[in-house]
Amino acid sequence: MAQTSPLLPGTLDLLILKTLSVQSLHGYGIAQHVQRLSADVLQVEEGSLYPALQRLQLKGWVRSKWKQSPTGRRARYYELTAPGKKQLTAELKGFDQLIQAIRAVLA
Amino acid sequence: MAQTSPLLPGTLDLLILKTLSVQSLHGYGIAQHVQRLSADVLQVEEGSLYPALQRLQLKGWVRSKWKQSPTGRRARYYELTAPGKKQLTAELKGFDQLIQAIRAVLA
DNA sequence: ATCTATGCATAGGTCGCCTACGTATAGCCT
DNA sequence: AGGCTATACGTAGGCGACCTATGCATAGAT
Repeated sequence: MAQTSPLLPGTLDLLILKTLSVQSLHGYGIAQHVQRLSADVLQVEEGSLYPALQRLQLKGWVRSKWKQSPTGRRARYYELTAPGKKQLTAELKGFDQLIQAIRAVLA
Repeated sequence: MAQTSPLLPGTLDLLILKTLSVQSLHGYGIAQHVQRLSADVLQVEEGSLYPALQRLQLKGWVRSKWKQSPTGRRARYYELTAPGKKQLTAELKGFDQLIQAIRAVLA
């Protein structure tokens, strides 16, 4: 039912890392955050999100622990690690470079 | 040996259609055009390009015919069809919307 | 003769994303 | 009491885009 669009492939990690750089959040909250900031254009599917979080954790860019969410339910909160912050910076730079290159072709 | 980067996934069709909207070209020429306009940032791999061209042709967005290239070799020249032009317009719009949404999250 | 650039194409693999499920709890409405 | 919705995590299976590697073929340069 969502009027939202699929992601631009290859940007999910970036969106997650950026979101976590602002605040530690649980998965569901990350999805909502991205959707809200993008004015409902971007939809982070759960089947994409949770595997992505596991990949990021395996790479050491985020770490997680169980906590109480404000609503009283248990939730796994993720936070950026130091390598994760470096990774975010690098990916941001690479993304800008790619977008600029694509724009140069489309102009 | 290329210092070039992989594509941002999901943008290859767009880059091809845009290139063909400027001029009819053969596959190899499309790859060169994209690479040149992007200042060598974007690299269109042949193993991605030719299947993509076949997909685009199947969808009716481009059509092709064998011709002589300026260098005297045979080459399959592609040109945009009318539906292809519409598709390009639609994809351009969708791409801009996605980029804007992503930027809103990354800002 | 050999190498490089031009040019097309396929086979096979990887990987990211999505659809569809399944589980579970809190809160609200009837 | 029962059912619905929102919150919250997670997996299984599939699809499709992209890449690597390979093969073929010719023109021009060295």
